[in-house]
Amino acid sequence: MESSEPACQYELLAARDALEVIQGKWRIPIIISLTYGTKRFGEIQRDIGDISPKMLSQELKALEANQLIRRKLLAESIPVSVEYSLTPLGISLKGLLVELRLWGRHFRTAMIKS
Amino acid sequence: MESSEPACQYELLAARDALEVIQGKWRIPIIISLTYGTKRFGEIQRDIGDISPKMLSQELKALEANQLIRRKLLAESIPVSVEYSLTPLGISLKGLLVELRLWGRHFRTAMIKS
DNA sequence: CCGAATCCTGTTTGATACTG
DNA sequence: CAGTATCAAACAGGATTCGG
Repeated sequence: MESSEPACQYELLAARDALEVIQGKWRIPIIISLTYGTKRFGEIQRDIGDISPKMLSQELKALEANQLIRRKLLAESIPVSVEYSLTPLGISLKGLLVELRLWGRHFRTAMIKS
Repeated sequence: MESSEPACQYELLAARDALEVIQGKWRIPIIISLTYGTKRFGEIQRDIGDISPKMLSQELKALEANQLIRRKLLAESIPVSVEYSLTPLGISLKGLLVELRLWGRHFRTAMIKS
């Protein structure tokens, strides 16, 4: 007694795999910021604008654990210097990010007209 | 004192427009289910498998309010009959959903190998 | 400058039971 | 069948303070 087409179930599984990693208010914005180059903690925070250091720290760790970004310690001295960049896996999100940007624009346009 | 490239800011805005609408644990799964055709409440629930009626009802309302899906009352009699389907705006998410599925697969493969 | 640690709050999500 | 009501749990997010 199947509840639906197998193709639908397959797509639902793949989507949920992806969502588990990139879901949340901040992860996509962080990744977008890093697609424009290697950045420091403060630079990412300024890009996004309204993220607290706590959330940024927390989400950077989660993204690093999932191997989407890489953390590089530049200098142990005070002040400390750290750099974040995308891994190949993070870079592979490019197609998704393009679609997201396109649809975001499309949605806003549609909302204005209606 | 600009904080980053304008292109980055532009992309961040568009992405956040999109995320506001499709974010959350259930919205994408619901939309995926409906890309496979018009469905009833119970059918969507069975497709997704582990969503409570409360959450499904709540998220369907949100998606309808954003004009991604359409609700059609088929019969007032008991039992009631209702159908949900994608609007053109909902259908326009297709490209994004394809990328999401592709990346979900890619991510899982990458995780297994590492 | 780059965070870590704590505390606190509101929202999201879920389990369960119930109704037209 | 298609939801609603209620209650409880989990989590996201913010404010503040602190340290290397």
